[in-house]
Amino acid sequence: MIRTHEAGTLRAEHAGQTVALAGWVARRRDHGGVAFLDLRDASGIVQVVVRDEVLEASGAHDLRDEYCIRIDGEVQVRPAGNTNPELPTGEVEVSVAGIEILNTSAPLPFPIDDRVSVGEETRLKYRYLDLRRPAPAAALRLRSDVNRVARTVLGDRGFVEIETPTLTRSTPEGARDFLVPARLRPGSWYALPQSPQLFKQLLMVAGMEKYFQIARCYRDEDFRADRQPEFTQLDLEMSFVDQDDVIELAEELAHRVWALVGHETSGPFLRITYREAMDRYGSDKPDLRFDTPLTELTDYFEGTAFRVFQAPYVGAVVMPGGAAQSRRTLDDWQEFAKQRGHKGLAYVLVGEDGELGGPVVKNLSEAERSGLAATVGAQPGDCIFFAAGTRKAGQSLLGATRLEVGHRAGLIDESAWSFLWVVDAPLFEPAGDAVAAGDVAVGAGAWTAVHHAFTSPKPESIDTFDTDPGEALAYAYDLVCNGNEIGGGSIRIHRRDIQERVFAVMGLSEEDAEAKFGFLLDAFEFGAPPHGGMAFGWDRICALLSGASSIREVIAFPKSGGGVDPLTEAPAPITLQQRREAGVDSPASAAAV
RNA sequence: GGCCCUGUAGCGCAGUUGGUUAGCGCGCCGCCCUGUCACGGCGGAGGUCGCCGGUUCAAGUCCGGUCAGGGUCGCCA
Repeated sequence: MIRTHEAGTLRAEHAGQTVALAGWVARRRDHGGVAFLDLRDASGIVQVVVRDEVLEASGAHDLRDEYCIRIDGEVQVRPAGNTNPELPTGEVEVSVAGIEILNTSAPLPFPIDDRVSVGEETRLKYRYLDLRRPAPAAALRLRSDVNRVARTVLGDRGFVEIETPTLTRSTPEGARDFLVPARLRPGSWYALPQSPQLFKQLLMVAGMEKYFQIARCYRDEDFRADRQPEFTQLDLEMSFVDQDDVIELAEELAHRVWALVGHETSGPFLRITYREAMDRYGSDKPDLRFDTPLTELTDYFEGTAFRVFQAPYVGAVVMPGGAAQSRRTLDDWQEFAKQRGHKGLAYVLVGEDGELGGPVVKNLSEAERSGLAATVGAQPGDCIFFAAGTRKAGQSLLGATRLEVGHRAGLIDESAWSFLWVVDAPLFEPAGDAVAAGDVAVGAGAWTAVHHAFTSPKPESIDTFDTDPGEALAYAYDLVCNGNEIGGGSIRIHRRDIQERVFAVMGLSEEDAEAKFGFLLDAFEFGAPPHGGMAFGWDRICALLSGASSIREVIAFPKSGGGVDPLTEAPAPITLQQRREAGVDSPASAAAV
């Protein structure tokens, strides 16, 4: 045994014990005649004191930061006045009898110290050093706790943890696949799964009834702060359930997981429909840590002379205190709107005296002006932002504006947790819809699934979803926390005929459907049970729980924006030999076109 | 793919209107120091100012391009 105790666990009650510790030199304070070392291991830090009688023999003067050492000595209560209340071990120190250097350390690229800020690129290149720091290490430990809690909750309820393939077949729909050449079948490729969706449905057909997996998923898309090419979902599926059953389970999981950070979620979460979410907050994942709803003004401006407001949708959102913004700041809002593909963001300032100001006012009639502040709920000193256009584009701009208002006006309680379900989303949306750009969708082209192709229409839409796809509602539910979609799921289609009708709406021919999803359609022939489930964005949930701004903080070895791992420098070129063996350049078979 | 920001010593940053030898803190190296705890003192080393090109008597600084990182919009069932 190399050590007898863990450094961070020593307390006054250990005084007098002879211990052996192993860890890293976190800091040294060498006074010449006596030297202090902070010895760090995974449990914490304890001060080690090397006194004159062993000082020279022990080699303590030669120690450097992050040398890996083993020491033995006696735990002693520190002399009066020398305790360190900052450390859990601050009552004691270990008086050293001997030091063994287990390994030396080269000078560090950056200090192992939470208080020192280090660029992310450097941190990730030396992630193994970054993770020696308490905060990054704590994030991974928290993630481990979150995993354990989920397994406990699901295990107690009889869920079966099942691994599904990561080498599978490419399916259309959804994101771009990562591809792996199949050496034994030149010209054919595996795809890495975007999610275990199809397999978990097959497991329901298989009668497993309750499945879960902490599943790695792969999508080859451009990255964002909240996105990685490989990411993790807590994936689950149940047979013989309806929407309420899945929601009940999800709330229990959230309750137990958030308890890890000392938060008690309360009661059943709020549920609002997709339509309400869009109308009231301009978002399908509204942040309800603050209210500030949108006001629809389409009727209010019916017959207006102001051409900008002669639109299918006009709406507004109020910024409390926003009338005090400088001209320059108001110009920034125009830029804000333009970046989102809109022409601008009209605004009206409500003066302290109630008089309306701003460039838009002169275009409004007397009647339009007089009732405006009251209609949108604006007080003197507020700013009213307007969007006009299609309902979708206008609400989307106002939703983004609402969020920005929340941040700028300090309306968001950063310590709060707001959970809600968004239900009854549309089943389909027009494919190639120029949605957020503000253009009216033209042409009766194919439809695409909002959630995914295996989501059941709600029972009331079953008969009509293919004759009126735009009105059909999905039997789906998204879990939203603080403006983040942290999970989503649906009741699935379990009948071949309905699945085929959904494919048809999406423009997938019978032959295509058979070729791509024949195995699923076949499975449905054999008494497939009704089933549904959901998947949680595990990285995002862990990031929220640990207070991190990026999911990179809760991933051991994350990739940078270009999809590069700064540590291994993957992806890397392959040799000609590898290339030949892999069959990368083999011609595609005719079937793949 | 579009837009915005950043790139100066190992790390974090400053660098004026374009002008002498590019600075500061931490770290690093050497010496000293018996109660420190982000110990302290003295001394020292360390730079292709991301890269390429241009303007200029003169470029870290201005212009064009490019690369890398971050953010954001598109995209991501």
